[in-house]
Amino acid sequence: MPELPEVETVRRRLLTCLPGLLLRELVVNDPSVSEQSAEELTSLVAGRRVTGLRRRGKYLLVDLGPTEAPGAELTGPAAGGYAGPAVAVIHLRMTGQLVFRPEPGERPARFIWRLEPGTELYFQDVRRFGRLWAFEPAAEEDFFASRCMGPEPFGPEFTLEYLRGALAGRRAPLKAFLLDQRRIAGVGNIYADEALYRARLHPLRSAGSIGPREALRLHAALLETLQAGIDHEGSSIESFIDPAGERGSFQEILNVYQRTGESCRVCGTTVERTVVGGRGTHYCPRCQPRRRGMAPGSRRRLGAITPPRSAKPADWEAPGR
DNA sequence: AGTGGCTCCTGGCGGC
DNA sequence: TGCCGCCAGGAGCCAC
Repeated sequence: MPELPEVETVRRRLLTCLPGLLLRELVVNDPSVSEQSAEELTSLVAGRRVTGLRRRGKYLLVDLGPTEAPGAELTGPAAGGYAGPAVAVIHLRMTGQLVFRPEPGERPARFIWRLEPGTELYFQDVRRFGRLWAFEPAAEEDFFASRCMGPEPFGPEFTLEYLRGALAGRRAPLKAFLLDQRRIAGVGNIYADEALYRARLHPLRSAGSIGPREALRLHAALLETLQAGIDHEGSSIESFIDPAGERGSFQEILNVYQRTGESCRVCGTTVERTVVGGRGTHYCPRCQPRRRGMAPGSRRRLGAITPPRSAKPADWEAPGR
């Protein structure tokens, strides 16, 4: 499941090969990949050069320069319409993969970018949830405003004060709170479970019940977990591979996600699974008790989220890394 | 307004 | 062995 670390991994990998290339042609094999028509998408991306790659939450943004018309190649909608810079936005959702320079015989792509000189970017997506948009740069703000995106976890707005304010008064379970992109952008099922484990907070605790010290733990745990995901180049659990076909390694150091029935790396208690907001949710019932102040080590000093030395998970890193 | 539930979609897996 | 039905989940939509 591509979440913030996976999309960031894709962005970094594409950053090594896409900028400077001319997007010669857009091939839309599956029109349901976009609410826009193939003609409209083409008019906004074809004949433009990739100038940059950005990420907003789980969205990947590809900056494109103004239309370049090599000879008479540029015909159709792109010829008479808007010719300024543009932005293409891709959301991988569940199974989306961007593959640069696909191998011969690569499975069908929902869309293909044919690039100069002679390279291709494939968008493969088994479950077909992924989406593509393209618009003028001026429309970008509206695009994200209409989605009420919360702050970037690594941005200046995601402060402890912001988190405390966002948690306050909410009755929704913590897990549902973390998955809500309007509160924090980029957190998905894997990293929500892992961050709650690190913060020693039960996923069913109501968001509004979180105290100041617990909010501090959650804030640190979110940043540490997402950073660890980026450092490990994502989690390759279902189908995630980066554009070069490489798998991430975060799945190898998961503490609770999809470890139902296995032993907690800290206390040895069996990891349990429940459903919160329709999503599979994994937690250690001892390290993440439903009652406040019951977790092992919860009386430790503020911000001390390191587990007992005797059972240190492989990926447990010092706060503030 | 906030919250929960449904929907989309298809490969994989368990059960019979 | 083969078939059927369920499950996974990000985000948009809808109902309460």
